[in-house]
Amino acid sequence: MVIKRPNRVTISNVAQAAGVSISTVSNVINGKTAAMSEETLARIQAAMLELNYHPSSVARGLAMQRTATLGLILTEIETPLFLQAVTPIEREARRAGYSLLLMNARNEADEREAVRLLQEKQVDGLMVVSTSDPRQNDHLHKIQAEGIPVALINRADLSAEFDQVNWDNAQGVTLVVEHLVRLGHRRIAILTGPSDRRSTQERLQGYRLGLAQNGIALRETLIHSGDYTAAAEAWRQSTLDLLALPEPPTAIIASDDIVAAVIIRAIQETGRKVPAEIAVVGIDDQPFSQYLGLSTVQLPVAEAGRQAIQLLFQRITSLSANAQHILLPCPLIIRDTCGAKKAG
Amino acid sequence: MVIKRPNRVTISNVAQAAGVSISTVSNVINGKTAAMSEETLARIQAAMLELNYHPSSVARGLAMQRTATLGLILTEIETPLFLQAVTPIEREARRAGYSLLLMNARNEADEREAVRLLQEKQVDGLMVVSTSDPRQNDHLHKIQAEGIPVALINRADLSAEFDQVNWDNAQGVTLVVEHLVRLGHRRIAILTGPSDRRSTQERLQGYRLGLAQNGIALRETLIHSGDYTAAAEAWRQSTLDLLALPEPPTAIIASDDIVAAVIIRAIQETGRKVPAEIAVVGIDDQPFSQYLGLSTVQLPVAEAGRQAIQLLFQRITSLSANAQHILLPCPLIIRDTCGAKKAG
DNA sequence: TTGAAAGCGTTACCAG
DNA sequence: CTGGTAACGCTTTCAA
Repeated sequence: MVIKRPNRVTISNVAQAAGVSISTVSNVINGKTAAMSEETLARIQAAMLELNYHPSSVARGLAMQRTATLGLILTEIETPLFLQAVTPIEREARRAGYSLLLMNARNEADEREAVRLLQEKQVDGLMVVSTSDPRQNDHLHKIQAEGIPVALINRADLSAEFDQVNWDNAQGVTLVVEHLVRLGHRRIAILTGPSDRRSTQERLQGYRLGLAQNGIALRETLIHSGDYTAAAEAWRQSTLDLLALPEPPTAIIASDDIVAAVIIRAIQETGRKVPAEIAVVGIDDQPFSQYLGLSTVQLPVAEAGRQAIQLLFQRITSLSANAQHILLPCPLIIRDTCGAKKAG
Repeated sequence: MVIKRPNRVTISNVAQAAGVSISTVSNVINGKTAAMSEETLARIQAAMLELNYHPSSVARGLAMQRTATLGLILTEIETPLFLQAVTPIEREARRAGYSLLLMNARNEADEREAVRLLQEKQVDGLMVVSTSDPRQNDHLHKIQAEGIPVALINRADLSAEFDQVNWDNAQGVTLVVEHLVRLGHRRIAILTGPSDRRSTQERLQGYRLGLAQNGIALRETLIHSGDYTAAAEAWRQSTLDLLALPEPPTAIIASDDIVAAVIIRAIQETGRKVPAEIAVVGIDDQPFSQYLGLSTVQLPVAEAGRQAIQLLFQRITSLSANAQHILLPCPLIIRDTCGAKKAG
């Protein structure tokens, strides 16, 4: 189990072994094999195999000033939701011959450091997947100004500087409200996340719009705003409070699927049935949701990742193109807990 | 929104601007600033700032033959469970000054290619987080033999070649059985994954051991083996079948937490109560499980990641050390669905 | 078609 | 303490 650190086999070793020049080997590596005698090609390939040669991306990167590496910064890597973007991004990157340097950015300082590191690593491009916490963007402007294009996912930067893909939180909630109204609900409650989050504001906006479009007056008592990260107990209590209202809601929209699960438990705890007596709709469409039969708003995170990396590729090949903004719709996934299946 | 590709600011530009030699600037970059006049140091730092200089990791990597980059290969990146390893790995890597190159390996061919790419990128070390599908390891042996140490997480390679961290699936299930027996259960069913998976075999082994230790005869009718990836319908049906038995189980162990959620729904569907009439225990401890009050076996994935990267660091600094195998215990997380809280 | 040599941006060694 | 300079492994003109 001793690991030696053998001397690296280099292109010149191969050249020597094959009795050709370095440039010729280089051409083989880069597939410029069109105008080459079959025999030399074979000889070189044999030598590479024989010596177990692996070209060095590092040396190549230095020579070409291009690393074939992309940076991916995630804020809150632990949120399974945002990880959904990683799969398609990794796939597309690899397909296009790029590798992915992954960095987590728990906070602003972290993010700045990540950007600096990625710049030193000379990535060819950078993607940032954000939670909807407000953050500064000056470091992103700077790295882009220095030649490394940046694509944003879910950061909703208002400037036109960056390629970016977002999803339409407001529209998603409006969809839910409309669906619930169509099912006959008039008293629709909503539990939202921290009010300084963009996503919270957008969702409330969508909620209001949905009600307004259906001529339903807004009742402040039906809006509970709280902290996502609060213990489940807070959500449970919010639910019980809502149920104790003189005119309790007949439907509840949760700030995410986990909250929805907690709400459902709390409802069942009081002996009420979901969805027969109260409908519940989540937001997220997490992997477990389909197994719980949870109706929910799907956030197209994977699709956003896919489109973002495409934007980035375009930008890498054409640095001076205009930045594009893509806004993805959020589909409503109808399962059991909204009651549509029975009602239908 | 035009991005220029400016000429790179190099160490020699800085040297020139500061009126010193390249080596001196290099020393500053590398913190070898002890024996240097305050004034030159200040001048150099000013120049770096002024020119907005960023050292090139690529050039440094070439010169030092060390990239400060680690490879991380995930099999099935989409499984939230295994992603739990990424957070601590990324944190520890960054703390130690390393970056992380992430690759997904959907299958063997993919994995081989990933290893090859990482070798070309000249990573200083490599971690592989596996599902428990059986896989070949020859490519891992090879890259390690060429000087890039490899640490395995959940691959349970039997050879002594690799540093590796695993968790004890068998022990986890034995723990569950013992706990259930202590609560008075004698007819304990188990739903397992595909029988060719190592984890399935280990869990069944733990199940048998748990029963044996308590003098309970094994009933084949209480063991349902199936495909994880099957539709929820299959699990639901398995559950209903179990309940329809002349002597139905009073407790069910699920192959993972999502399956447990489905089982619980199926049970409730028949009008039975969990855990009052039937106890259910999952395996995984997924993020949502605590919100469902699901009792479950925790798989210490994050801890495994943490320990694996430490092993890798040790090995990087001392290539010829003996490979270490770490086997982590799986704690039983007692929440609501096993009935312990009421019974207690 | 193939070969020689000049970079690419750093580090590290060896003189002064 | 600082400065020259030879690597590091590859790409890319430019000649032959």
